[in-house]
Amino acid sequence: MGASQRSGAVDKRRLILDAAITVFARQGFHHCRVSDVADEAGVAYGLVYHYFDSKEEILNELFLERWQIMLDAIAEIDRLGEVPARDKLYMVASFIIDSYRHQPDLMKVIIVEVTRAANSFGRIHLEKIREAYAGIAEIVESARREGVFKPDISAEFAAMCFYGAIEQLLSGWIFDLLPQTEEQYEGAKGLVVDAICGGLEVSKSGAQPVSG
Amino acid sequence: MGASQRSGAVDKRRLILDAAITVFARQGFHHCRVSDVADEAGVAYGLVYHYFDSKEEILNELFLERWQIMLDAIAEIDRLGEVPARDKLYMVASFIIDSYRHQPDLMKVIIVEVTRAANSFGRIHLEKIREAYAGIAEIVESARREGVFKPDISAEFAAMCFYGAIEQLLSGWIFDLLPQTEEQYEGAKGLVVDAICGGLEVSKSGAQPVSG
DNA sequence: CCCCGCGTTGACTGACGAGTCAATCCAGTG
DNA sequence: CACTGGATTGACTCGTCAGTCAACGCGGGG
Repeated sequence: MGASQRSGAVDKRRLILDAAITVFARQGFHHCRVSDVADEAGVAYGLVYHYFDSKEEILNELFLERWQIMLDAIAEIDRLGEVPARDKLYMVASFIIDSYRHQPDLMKVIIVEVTRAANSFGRIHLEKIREAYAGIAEIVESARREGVFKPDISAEFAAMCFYGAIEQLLSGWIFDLLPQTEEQYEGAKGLVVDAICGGLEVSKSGAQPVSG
Repeated sequence: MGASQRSGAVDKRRLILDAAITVFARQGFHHCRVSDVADEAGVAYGLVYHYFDSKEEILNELFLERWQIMLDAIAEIDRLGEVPARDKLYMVASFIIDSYRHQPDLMKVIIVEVTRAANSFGRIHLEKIREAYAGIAEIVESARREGVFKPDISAEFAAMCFYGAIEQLLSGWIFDLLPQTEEQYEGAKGLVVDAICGGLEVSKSGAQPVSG
């Protein structure tokens, strides 16, 4: 794939994937037909099966493609030295929120059809999803070691709360429960981190001693 | 419905609803047949359509039934005077977590198939879901007025973070990403509240003046 | 010029499953 | 006992798609 198409020709595979994003986001994975995707892509029905084995494989591809980018981003943020945990978490929040801002349909599909679909489909990707939590937990964990974050809240637990809060925000936007403006997006980044870190950081009055 | 069955006879409608919980939780709403529900209930296929208009109506009923109980619980907690916001939020967290503890399958169905299913189905219930956020926001808002919670984080925003964190926990249990023991459930109640409130309450050192 | 083979087409099939319905059961009623 | 009407049954219908496949287009290579 990739360079296999004739010069000048559009990458039909990509075209189909993009069409799928639109259609899945609009109608939902279960409530759309493969022909809807083909139509949206302006491509014959059969061609979809030339590039993909099944309808699910398309969703699969969309998820893995995007999720990997996020995992890489988190890993890179993890790797930064010197930077305070709060700032790292801000970067993670920014990345996710910006992902939604730039590709709302894709993020909607990933969240609604994969991340939150415990049955059948989501199961396959649990490992990938777990990786994301682990990456975030990593950030929290090092902050705990440094005594910046409370020791009695486990890193995994904190990571779930943090990610959960962000995903809930995205859901709020997806469901039109929250206003969607550039300011909202920008503001949300700081607010989630404030809300969560304020609860994770040891209180400003009496700093906890670094044990060991 | 209710008292319409013959004396001594089981309430088949209830039987079907309970069977649906089991089947929807196990196979997912989209990946099960109505006959699966009928079989699980030990009832003829057609009887399902005697009590319900469609497969979706069953899910509908399950959601509304349970969600209303939660809304009532939140409303009642709202109404409590004297009690600090932190304690009220603890009560909300307790209620939701206990709901999962006692009826994991039902909560799984509600979360996976309704709450998080933005397309088609969930849309119908947005208003109900929004009510829950509003109830929680109410608690946060009064705490803000009293100067206990930071004024720069809006109540709606805080409510979403709080609810999001809890739902993520349930997801963690549903997906088997988090250990499920009585201690975990109990501990989680305090930890979510700690994590979130710590970030919402003004810092212990210099209390913020009540403006206005 | 003719073939090879990938890319492309879209009509078709086959399965599946939601919802229907005519028939049966049975408790109560007069 | 005859009759009524809700509860119950499960075989059947009928639309809907996911996935198949035979054929066609066309660029390139010999």
